[in-house]
Amino acid sequence: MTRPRLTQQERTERTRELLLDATIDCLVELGYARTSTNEICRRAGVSRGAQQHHFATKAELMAHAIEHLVTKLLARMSEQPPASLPGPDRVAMGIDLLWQGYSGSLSTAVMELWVAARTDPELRAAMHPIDKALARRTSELFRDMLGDQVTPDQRDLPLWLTVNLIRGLALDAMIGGDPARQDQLLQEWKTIAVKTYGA
Amino acid sequence: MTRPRLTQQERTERTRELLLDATIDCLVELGYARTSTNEICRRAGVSRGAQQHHFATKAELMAHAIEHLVTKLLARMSEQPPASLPGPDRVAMGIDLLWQGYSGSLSTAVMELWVAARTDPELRAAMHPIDKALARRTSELFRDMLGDQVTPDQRDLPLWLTVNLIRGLALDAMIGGDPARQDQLLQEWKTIAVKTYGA
DNA sequence: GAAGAAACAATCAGGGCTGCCGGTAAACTT
DNA sequence: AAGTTTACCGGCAGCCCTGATTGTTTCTTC
Repeated sequence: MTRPRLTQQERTERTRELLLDATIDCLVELGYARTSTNEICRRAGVSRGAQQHHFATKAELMAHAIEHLVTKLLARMSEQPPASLPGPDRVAMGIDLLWQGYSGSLSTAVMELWVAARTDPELRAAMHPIDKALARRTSELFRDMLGDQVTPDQRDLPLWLTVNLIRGLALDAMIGGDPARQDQLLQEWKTIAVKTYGA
Repeated sequence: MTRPRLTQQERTERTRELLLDATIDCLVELGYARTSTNEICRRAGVSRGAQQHHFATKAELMAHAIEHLVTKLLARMSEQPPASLPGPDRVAMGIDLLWQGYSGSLSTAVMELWVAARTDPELRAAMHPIDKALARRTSELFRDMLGDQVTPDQRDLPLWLTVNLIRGLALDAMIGGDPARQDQLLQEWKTIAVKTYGA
């Protein structure tokens, strides 16, 4: 027969995961301002006592949610085969990869946290190292993808140009901009980038 | 002798302006989540009763704040002489103009409202027409600046590419990114844009 | 198997925020 | 000049949210 109840460690891990996932859900669906610990517990199917046992304060919960979020985001982006591709298509493919990574619901949650962190010192302190890690991993991912054929300067400039453009487009998508328009702009940028950087 | 009390219309106008300015102040300094009607009244030096008289609900106050904000933003951007400039420098100058318009504290307030509006239907409905107006005015500003030498397609694509990039950079600036880096990226984009679009 | 630790449940108190209401005085109207 | 409308004031009640506390069940360890 199966154990009627999981071991402590499994229970802990499961409950924490449930809470963090529910937190991200709330961020995406309700936004930071309307995300309450109550609602998080409700969605996670966990009592408020349990939540407090694992994450004493709301800020602590958020801080761990950020980490959880970026971990998921990086995992999703690393799924793609980072094989060093040949030809100028590398650039276009890299842009598509970034678009996949830096848009969508996970990125929406990150955006909520960023904006909230601007005026919340505690949250800001928690986010800072994680942001840096995300930036470093993204850069590494591209180094692996493009190979060592290009110098760091030739790589980072287009990379961050693309990331910032995509963040602008993701913002536009968040507030209900026209997806076709976003795509059109991304295509245009791809054309330009290939012409400019696609040696 | 001066009138001991202003006329009703003057009083109304003054109080509403005080409230709307205070609202924007709060958005920039505290963020949407921590902006309370209490704090707005405190900063405006207005009683809560007066605030409620002019804007019955918080959402109504925010909706008017958006309009106030975009009006200010457009005014600031229109200050620049929209003279039709010659040469390829037009493009570079246009990018600078957009950077001035779409970054800074006013843009921060807009960002707060956008993110809040994503999950607040009422706010969203209030913002939508104003966003469209901002987009149209921006486009018109550029038509005046570039003259009719370029077709709408040649104009709008680089325009919105630039705007979205700048929004990404503004977001980066909001959360404490390196200003030098932002400038470097903007310069790079300027170079590319001039080469691509600066006929 | 008994004691202690850990996970979880349920409820409470404190605090802030929003919206509403009755009241006052000045400005407009006729 | 009386009446009406408008701007404004300050307090109150209801709501939700957060953090704390106490009690219960289950696992671990000796």
